Amino acid sequence: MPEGHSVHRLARQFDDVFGGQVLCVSSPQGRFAPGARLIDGHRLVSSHAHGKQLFLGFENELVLRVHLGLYGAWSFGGDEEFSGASSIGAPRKVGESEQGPDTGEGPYAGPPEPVGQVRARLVSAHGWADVRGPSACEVLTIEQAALIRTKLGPDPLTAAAGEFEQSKGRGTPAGHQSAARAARKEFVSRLAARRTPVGIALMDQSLLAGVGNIYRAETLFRTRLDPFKPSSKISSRKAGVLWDDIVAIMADGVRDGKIITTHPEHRGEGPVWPENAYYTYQRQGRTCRLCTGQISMAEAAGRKLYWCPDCQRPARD
DNA sequence: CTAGCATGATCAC
DNA sequence: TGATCCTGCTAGC
Repeated sequence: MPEGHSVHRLARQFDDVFGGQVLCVSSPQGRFAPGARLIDGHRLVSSHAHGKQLFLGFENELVLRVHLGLYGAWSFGGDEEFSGASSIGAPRKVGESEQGPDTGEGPYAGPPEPVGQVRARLVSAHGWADVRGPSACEVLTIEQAALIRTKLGPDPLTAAAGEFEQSKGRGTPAGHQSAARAARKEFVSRLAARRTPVGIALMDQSLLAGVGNIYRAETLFRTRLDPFKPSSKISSRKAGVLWDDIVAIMADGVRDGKIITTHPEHRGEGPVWPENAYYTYQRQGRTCRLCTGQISMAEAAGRKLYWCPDCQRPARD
């Protein structure tokens, strides 16, 4: 599934293309038909990402919550009013990123016939959005949506989202800075309270929201942390460094629309994307970009974990 | 053609 | 820990 950076781009995309507009909402597949009826014909008034979840607020005080899970993806299309990336979701092959816009042939004549299992379709005067394969797609009250968000940890992209809010004339710089500081502090404090390995902790959305398998592997390498080190044994200084690194690489992800974590001086021959994008993710058995050792891979809590045993030594910190 | 896999998460035992 | 949700691409018959 897309990690947090993709969902933040999605939130921005919805705001840009559908914000303030009345939407026709349907469920071509049928499974979302009851929910679609609740918001069909209502105006989209807010679009927000928290971790990997997207919250679309409608004028009738209902909220559409979408979590793409492992397979979900959104696709967009429409007339020239539609700009930017038009397919955001689960990659189908290694290194896949967002697809170009579907502008169709000739004048825009409405959305195409649904392809595959389209759970929900949103349509405005200028374009459409389809979501397929989400693990969650439901309509909630504002209170229900807020309750779900209280169960999520701080989102490293809160600060980056703040820049976006400012560009839209909302919020204040000081407010965002203090919110970003609070998020950092909360992460450091929550991490110290856990005995689970840091490599497991980073995947827990109640600790911090938005990090997935790629960002986990990459930030642990960049900060030279042993994935198996108990979270509570990491110093608060180091935990802060870890948070700052996550913020940096995820903000880059929002900017670029893909995950690139390598520094230029550590890249080999060939294009940056995708073969030079990562330090450890899916590089098991290959030579580390920084030392002469090999990248390792192990299954941990049902997910594949990648790391360099030499660069991320247990005794390093 | 089919089995296997994927940047998730929840539920049951 | 393992099954399950659920979609589509890919490697391998």
